[in-house]
Amino acid sequence: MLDSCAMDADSPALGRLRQHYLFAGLAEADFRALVPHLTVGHLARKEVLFHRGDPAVGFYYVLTGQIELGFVAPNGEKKTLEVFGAGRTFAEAVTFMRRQLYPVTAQAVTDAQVVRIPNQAYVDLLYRDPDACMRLLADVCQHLHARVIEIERATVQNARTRLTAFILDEIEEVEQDAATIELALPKHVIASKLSIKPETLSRLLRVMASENLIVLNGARVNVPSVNGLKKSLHSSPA
Amino acid sequence: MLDSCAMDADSPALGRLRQHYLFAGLAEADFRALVPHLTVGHLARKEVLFHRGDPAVGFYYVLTGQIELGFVAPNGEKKTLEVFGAGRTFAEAVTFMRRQLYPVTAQAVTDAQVVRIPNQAYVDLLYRDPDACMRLLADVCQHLHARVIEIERATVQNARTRLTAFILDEIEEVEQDAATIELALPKHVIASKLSIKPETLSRLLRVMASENLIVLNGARVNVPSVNGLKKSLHSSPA
DNA sequence: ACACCGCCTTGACATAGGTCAAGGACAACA
DNA sequence: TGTTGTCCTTGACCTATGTCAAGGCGGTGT
Repeated sequence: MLDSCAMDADSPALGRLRQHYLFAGLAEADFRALVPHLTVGHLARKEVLFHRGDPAVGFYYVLTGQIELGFVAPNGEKKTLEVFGAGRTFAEAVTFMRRQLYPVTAQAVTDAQVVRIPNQAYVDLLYRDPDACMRLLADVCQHLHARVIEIERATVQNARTRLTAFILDEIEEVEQDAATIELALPKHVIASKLSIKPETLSRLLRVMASENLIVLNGARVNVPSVNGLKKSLHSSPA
Repeated sequence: MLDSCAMDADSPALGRLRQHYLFAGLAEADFRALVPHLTVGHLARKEVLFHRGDPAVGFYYVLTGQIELGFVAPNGEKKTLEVFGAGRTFAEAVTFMRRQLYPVTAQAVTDAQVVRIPNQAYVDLLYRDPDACMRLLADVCQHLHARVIEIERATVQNARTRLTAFILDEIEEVEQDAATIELALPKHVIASKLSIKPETLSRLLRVMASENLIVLNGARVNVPSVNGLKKSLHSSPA
């Protein structure tokens, strides 16, 4: 985030931020009061926004690009927790953690633009607006739920089941039981999200293709039968 | 929870609940208003308090005993997420999840008594008390952080590192670099928390004992050198 | 005192997934 | 058009951890 500058009060970005559920419900006056505190940052691909352990100055809204949250093991191995695209916020929960340190590292997967919302400004606002408080609670609890599901996947499911679940999650529209998804992320990032090695991902995809559960076509994956794919979860349950 | 009854307004259990950080800050009137909604439940060992997928009626405070939160894989395998002992609350986040369904199963590890706090009663209260809202946010974010750490452990650390981290976490007081911990849970539950099989836990403990990092004595584990144990994390980092 | 029953341990063996190493397919760029 | 770098794939092999099976040990009820 080499350059980071205050936001124009009439920036179109502001309108987009306003539509996010954490801001949409705010009174106009409250939102306006927040604006002068916001800053926009530009990140080059692979640039780190913050490291795990950095003091948490605020949370972020993604305007463009993708930001990856994850951590690195002492041995240098990297694990991606989640990737946030345009229109999503991240790190909002850190505001309320005892030690105000980011627990994960945020790195740009692609060139990206983010808006930073300083913690204090938002907390002030929450004190005035119980509804905003409730929405944030819902938001954080949603994240918590997502993490619980991830733990379940990482611990009681095998790699193939996780991959199948991932593909099913990615499906947006189904037409006559068929669907096509576009992998919006490099495969090694997907592998990391699934806690497997790229080699394993590659092999699993090939196996599933050989079973006609999916059709591979570069970054495009075709699922000829969504129900068939779902059923394949039961045949190899572990 | 075969019998579950309203709480006596002068029950000593009430005083203990009042000291929990989610209740300690409440105005006396607010707390009193809550009391008639509370119920106490008695659970026999292994009894299930709620199943994953049950509608979430409320959250719980543990008076006595231990309650385990976890899930079962389709193949019957069980994974323990966390165990809550006396004085802790659990499932408070479910209140704010979109679908109000418990995402995990709660089961008594030992005979136990719990207080149920109905969702609606508590939410009403939050609307009146922004500070209570903040405390709940802090609480939920703490859980979120704990889950992130657990994901890290489950994915980038190996079984031995997880066990070492667990032992270090359990240490309460250190005297001249030595400590003794009491395993408050059956070993198979510890194994499940660490996402390993009981056999593996048993073997790892034996190996660590043979390296003089720990001394085993039934449910008591002695750590002759806490720093030595910490250092052992670096020598086998993966 | 005995038999039973969880729970834990131990050994022999199996395997999912990781590691290492060698290309291959593109895209960016000169 | 060649060069380079990034990502992906594939094969051969390895290992941490799981699985299966057989006791052992301590508590409880009769």
